[in-house]
Amino acid sequence: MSIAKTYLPKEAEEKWYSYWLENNFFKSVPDDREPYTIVIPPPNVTGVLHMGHMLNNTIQDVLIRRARMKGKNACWVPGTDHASIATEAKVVAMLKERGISKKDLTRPEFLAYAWEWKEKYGGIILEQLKKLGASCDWDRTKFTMDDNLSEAVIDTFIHLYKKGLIYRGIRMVNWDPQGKTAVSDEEVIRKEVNQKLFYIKYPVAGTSEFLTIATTRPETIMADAAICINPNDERYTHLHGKKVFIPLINREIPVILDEYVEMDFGTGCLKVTPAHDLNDYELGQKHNLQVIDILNDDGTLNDKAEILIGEDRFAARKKIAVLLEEAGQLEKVEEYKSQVGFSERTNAVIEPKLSMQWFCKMEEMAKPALDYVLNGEIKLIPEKFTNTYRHWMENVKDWCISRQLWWGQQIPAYYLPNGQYVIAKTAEEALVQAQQIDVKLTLADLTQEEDVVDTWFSSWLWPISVFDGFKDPDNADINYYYPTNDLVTAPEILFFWVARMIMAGHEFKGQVPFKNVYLTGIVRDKLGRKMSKSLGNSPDPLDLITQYGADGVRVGMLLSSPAGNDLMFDESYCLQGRNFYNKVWNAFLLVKGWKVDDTITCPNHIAMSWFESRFNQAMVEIEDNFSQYRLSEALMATYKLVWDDFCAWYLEMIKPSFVHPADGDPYQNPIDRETYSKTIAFFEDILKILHPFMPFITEELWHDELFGQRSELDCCIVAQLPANGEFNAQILADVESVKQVITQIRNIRNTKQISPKESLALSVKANSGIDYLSYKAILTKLANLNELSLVNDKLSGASNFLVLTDEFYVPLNENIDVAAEKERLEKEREYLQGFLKSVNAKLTNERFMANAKPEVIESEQKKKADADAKIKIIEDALAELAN
RNA sequence: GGGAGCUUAGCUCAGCUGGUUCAGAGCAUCUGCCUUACAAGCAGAGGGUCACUGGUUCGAACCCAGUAGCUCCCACCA
Repeated sequence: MSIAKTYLPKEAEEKWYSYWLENNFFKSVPDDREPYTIVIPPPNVTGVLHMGHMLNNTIQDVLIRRARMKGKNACWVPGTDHASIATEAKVVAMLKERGISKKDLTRPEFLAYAWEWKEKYGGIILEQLKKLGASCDWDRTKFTMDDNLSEAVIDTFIHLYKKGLIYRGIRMVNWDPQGKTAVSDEEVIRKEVNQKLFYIKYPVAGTSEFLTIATTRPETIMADAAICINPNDERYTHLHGKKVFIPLINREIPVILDEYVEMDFGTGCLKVTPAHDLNDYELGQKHNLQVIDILNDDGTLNDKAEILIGEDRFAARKKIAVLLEEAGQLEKVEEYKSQVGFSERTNAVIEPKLSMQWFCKMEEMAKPALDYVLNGEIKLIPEKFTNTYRHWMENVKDWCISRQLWWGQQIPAYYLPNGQYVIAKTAEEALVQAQQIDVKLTLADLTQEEDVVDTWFSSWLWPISVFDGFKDPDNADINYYYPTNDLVTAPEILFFWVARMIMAGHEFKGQVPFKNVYLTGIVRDKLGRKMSKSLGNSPDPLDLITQYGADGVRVGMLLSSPAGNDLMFDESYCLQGRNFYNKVWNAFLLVKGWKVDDTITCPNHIAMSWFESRFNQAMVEIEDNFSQYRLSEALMATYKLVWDDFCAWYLEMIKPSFVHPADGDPYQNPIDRETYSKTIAFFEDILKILHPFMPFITEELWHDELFGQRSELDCCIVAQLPANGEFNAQILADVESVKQVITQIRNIRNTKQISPKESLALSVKANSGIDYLSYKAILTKLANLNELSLVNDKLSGASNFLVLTDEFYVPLNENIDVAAEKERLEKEREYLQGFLKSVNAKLTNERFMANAKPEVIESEQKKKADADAKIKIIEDALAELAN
């Protein structure tokens, strides 16, 4: 290994990742151990790695690696999602570039291109995950359109259909004119948009009067079926039973009455357009109105519109405003803010459209899925999402599962010439059913439904289907790994995906799919904006890895991500991560440079037993943080243990000193065998607890000869985390005081400008019972003392300070500045007296004494005693100064 | 319109059942240091009316009520 002052991650990352792969350390097969399973939220095949994936997968990898090191059989199943709409759009775009139009292709031809595209680009994101160090069992990589997974989709469709949970019907759906498909309610993102409210005048038949309506969508007037007014609206009583003409096309429509209309919105008149608005549709049903659909699938106007045929709806909107203006039928235009739905996948404005679709009933399935969360069988982390979840599950609507696309699982419905249909897994099976209706039918008479199912109708099966739990419901994998343990995903897809997986788990396995759901925050930039490609505010994760190393980026992601909160990502966290692994690297260099001398007896027992206690104490804290999924805090506790306790204190305590002979070169003293071995053992434990966060550097160091000869398979990734050990509270407390003493002396050096090289004498009047002499080695070394003595009386003329109730005196060559010293002491006395006053107030308060817990009273009494003692010491010092 | 959550140091956040190390951490800042592991570093220091106003209590960052600001989710007002 090359020894450099700065650790270079690049060289190690490729090397160790290949090494792990070659030795199958990520691989998992069922055995006697306890399983720990995570299924990856499958990224879209169209995706490239973004910061959200970085966060998500760093968390999953930390959990997986830690479980592996706790002796569990850790299995992280990777894979990708076929993402019908997004992928089909990409493929269509690719074909367009090649001069091919989807319309000119048959379904199989198109699918051949789509698979070609998938094979070429679909694995990119998984390759990127490897750069992060993701320890997935790649042999298990699944794709939501793999044969078995697709088959599961078809089987479950049939199962639900037979149960009466899937039906077909004409409904108002969310139409994505760009994807040319229906989408589910959850796939519609509502955003507030500045719009215009057009006031349009409809001539009233048989009069010269006009009736004015307000609308944001004037291009839909050609689809109007009526004008609706509130029957209680006295302004319009005279119009009851009248008819009006639609401007520009002069089609006559009735004026109808319904209390649905708000009298105080707009003009109090509502245009009713049943084909293009959900409410209008319902109103139309109620009043038996005609449904006139004027939009093509791509959002352009069709011939039913009579005018502006072929124009896109937004172009038509502008033009129609001009036409109305010219016709004198546009009364006014107002600025108006309203909610507009956008397609989650294509970002196109959603048009409500009446169409024939397949739906999945949700209510029955939602009930048990809600119970799992409410009764704690599934824990949402953070807990606050439970409320959101409940709200959604209690108000869930039927799920539109058909998509007018080719890329996906084709719905297993087969239509007979008469329009009836049968549901069957294959055409042959369908024919058998069809022949019960009409014996003369042949295969040629059947046509399969063109539509595919919603992508989420396949991914909701993911935790089961990745283990082949449908085709082979009793196989070893599904029995061993299911239910999985933790699911780590973004809160944005709580309903899309998490809720539905829970439903599917119950419906198809009678069990929860996972026990804990860790909902990560959304990655935002420093200004709090969501990171997105369109804003251009997202750094390229791979660039970050190049710059800071995968370990640095992993640490950076976690440091900026307290559980469940959105995180304001800032590159400086990655810098902190990089600095951290560099610190570890340098600690390693220090230890590696030591020479051992077997003849020296160990002077470091106190330091070693202190660090051991400190380490064990930290282990408890880290475990506690992990158990609450506070990864960021677990990391911080580890960070402080390593940087502060191990590097800044422990290594400094035991580090052999340098000798500067009068003649000759300086040299470093050797270290004794016992300290050396123990320190290496500590270091090895530190590598273990760091490994889940920083897998590359820890693996790199693990194999250095400093830690002895290792066999090929003895590596950090599968090392077992140190068992919990005892810690000695007394020594931990004592060392805290010793550290304070050292800090105080350094402080004196700082303020008096005494060089760290100049050694000092320290006298202690120990009142607290701490045996400072037993810490002599540490004190002498870290405070650079030439003498440590216990005294019974205060030392006059020396610089002094208090730690607990112990008095410390450092004789200096200079004279004490009496005035300054007096001021310092008086200030401290004043503070202590104030403190004492508040303590006394409690202790003399009868109700406090009567109500407070005994241990609280006891602690207050101790505070009082300490403060009393300190004040007495200070007063003595002041009295002496006065002399 | 309904629901949830947040507001603590310059920044990002901890702070559990009210009292024990209740005012904390990391980063940033300031002051000294190139002290033979590390300047990607070392030593030391400063920094907060716990959003605001009331209430409950012997005692409130913590419980209650109200106010202000921010965020998210859900919802068909044209």
